[in-house]
Amino acid sequence: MVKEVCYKLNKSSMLYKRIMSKHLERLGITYSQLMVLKVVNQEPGITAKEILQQMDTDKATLSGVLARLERDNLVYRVVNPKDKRVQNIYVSEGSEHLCSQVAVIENACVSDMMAGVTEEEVETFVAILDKFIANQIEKIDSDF
Amino acid sequence: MVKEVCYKLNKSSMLYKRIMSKHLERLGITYSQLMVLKVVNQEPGITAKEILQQMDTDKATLSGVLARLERDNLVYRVVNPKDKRVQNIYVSEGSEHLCSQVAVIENACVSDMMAGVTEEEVETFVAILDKFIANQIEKIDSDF
DNA sequence: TATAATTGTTTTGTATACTAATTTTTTTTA
DNA sequence: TAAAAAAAATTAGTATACAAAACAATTATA
Repeated sequence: MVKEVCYKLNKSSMLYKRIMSKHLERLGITYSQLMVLKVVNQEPGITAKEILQQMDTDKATLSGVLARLERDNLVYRVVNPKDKRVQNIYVSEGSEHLCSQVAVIENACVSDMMAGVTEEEVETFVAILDKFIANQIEKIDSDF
Repeated sequence: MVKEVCYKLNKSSMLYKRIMSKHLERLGITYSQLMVLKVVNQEPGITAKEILQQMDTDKATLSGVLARLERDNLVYRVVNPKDKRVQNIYVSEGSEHLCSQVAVIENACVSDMMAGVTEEEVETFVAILDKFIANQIEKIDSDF
């Protein structure tokens, strides 16, 4: 039974992405793109490197997501005059609105998922999940 | 705080895949391929459709995973004479051994992840996670 | 200061995910 | 039984995920 924890973590995570993706479809944005957009919206002028520090993804992956966000006019990039290797990223006109729309959807998804589970149980759950994550990060940092 | 549950589920799930992938690298197999291989090993002669029923993935994705498993000589497929649309899938000579090797790695990963968490806490955790998953599946079945 | 090392980012290549469209067979049905 | 519908898989197209290589600009060092 215990060995199924990881399988179930994967499953729930996958289902969440599926549900959110379905809702986001009509907004013309993907889940990954949204995650990045939110970070940029929070911190205008942020660089790709800074986004990587906040979001645990790969730089190659982020590069692609940013390219598609720019292609779809959701963000724009400006080469930093002080350091031409760097680009400062900003959300485009109108995409701030998208973020607030999505916040509503996200809250609904989370509530649906937690139906029949008490606030206290969720707290317990998160506390254990935090331990799992801490252990996993420790493992990754040590082994590799 | 509560709204971060999904983010954390994603994170832990992602870290698990990363850790397992790192270990599986030297065995020359990916996490997804392994999941499929285990099912085939459990039930020789299984069809793609039956694998889909056991594993919550997409048929197009599975098709690709099976193609790569066959390319790497980990499984082989035989057209079913009774119904030529169907292929029966079997693990190749030697890949049963791979499955048992991996079981050891999986157990180690799970134990590492659960360090400092009691068996009882894990039970509680899984119970809540099961509720989340049930709610999510209900949502998917109703909305789409 | 010319060269080496470093840094921020993109590109390349492989492997999922997932939707939609095809293909090949089999089963229905008119 | 011929045409339509259904079923099992594969293919095509787009978007991640991630390692490794390539690029361009900046900084360090001999």
